[in-house]
Amino acid sequence: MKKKLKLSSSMEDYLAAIARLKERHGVARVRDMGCFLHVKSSSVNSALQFLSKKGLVDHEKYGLIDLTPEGEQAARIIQKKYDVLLKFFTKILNINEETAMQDACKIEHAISHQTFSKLSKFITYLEVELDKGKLELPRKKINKNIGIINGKNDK
Amino acid sequence: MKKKLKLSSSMEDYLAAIARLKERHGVARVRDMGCFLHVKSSSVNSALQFLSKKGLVDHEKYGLIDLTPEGEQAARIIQKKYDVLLKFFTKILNINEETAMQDACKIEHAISHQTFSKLSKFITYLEVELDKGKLELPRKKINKNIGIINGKNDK
DNA sequence: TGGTATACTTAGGCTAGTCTAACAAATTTA
DNA sequence: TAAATTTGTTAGACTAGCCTAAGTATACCA
Repeated sequence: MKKKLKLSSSMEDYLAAIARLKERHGVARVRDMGCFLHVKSSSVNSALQFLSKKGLVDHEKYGLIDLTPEGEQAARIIQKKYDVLLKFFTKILNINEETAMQDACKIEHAISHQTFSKLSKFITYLEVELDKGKLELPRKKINKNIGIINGKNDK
Repeated sequence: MKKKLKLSSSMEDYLAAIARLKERHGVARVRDMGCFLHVKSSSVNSALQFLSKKGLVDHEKYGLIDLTPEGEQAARIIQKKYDVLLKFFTKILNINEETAMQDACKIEHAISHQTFSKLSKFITYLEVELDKGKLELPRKKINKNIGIINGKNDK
């Protein structure tokens, strides 16, 4: 039977950062993690110590930083939540990239598996309906066009 | 010009608790707030001290607990976020009440005003489409019925 | 109206997560 | 290859938000 380890938002962030950095640059380094998460290297260090103790990260003094299989699985879940939330915010709700990223970043830690799973399915469903033309998301373009036609958008 | 005070999740919770308790019982008391939020009275006390200092709560030693106009406004925003999220989760995503409440409780602190506002409009839009019959949310009833027909749901 | 129960407050401790400052190792470069 | 620079580590301080324990005020009722 697998033991369910409950991680804090911060620790989830550290895990996800390792995954993202490895994805992007092949390796994760203390300094880059700090940049990525906007914390100092010393904070990264204590997080790594904690996560190593929990068996989620492989890290020896001055050595490489890597995820264990368990850490990888945990990171994948968080990343998936982030990705789906980002898509929902940008593609469905039409939120701007920056705000969408900020919100996804926070909500990924707060959303339960159940709600996440249902949200994913809901997005898929919406996409199908949109494709079939049965649904059209409300967007503000009409006003804008009127503005252009009327010359209201001139500087 | 109004100064934007950024509150922690916990402090938002305390504010919202006062609003809810006043709504339900006419008054908010230290003990009831503790029950409501699952913390001890001493924790409620320090929160009240903090919120009083910030001008969001009216509270004197052994006296009544009330929201100032600013506190009331802040509480209203949080409650609104909670209500809308709960509706989205239960009515649209078909999440069970308990999970929906837990998620709404956490996400109300994480969602930005912009995203919240767009989500609200999106829900309203969906409700209109549902009313018009242009949209039907996917639900699992067929499987359940088959189960009953086949006698699979028997104890 | 005095004693008991309940509610509120204060003091002080603990943990997680951050920081700064100082030090150590590794890497780069002249 | 030695010095300089960069990167990583450690120690220790600080804050928020919780707790327990003990003290203080209020409310109830016999």
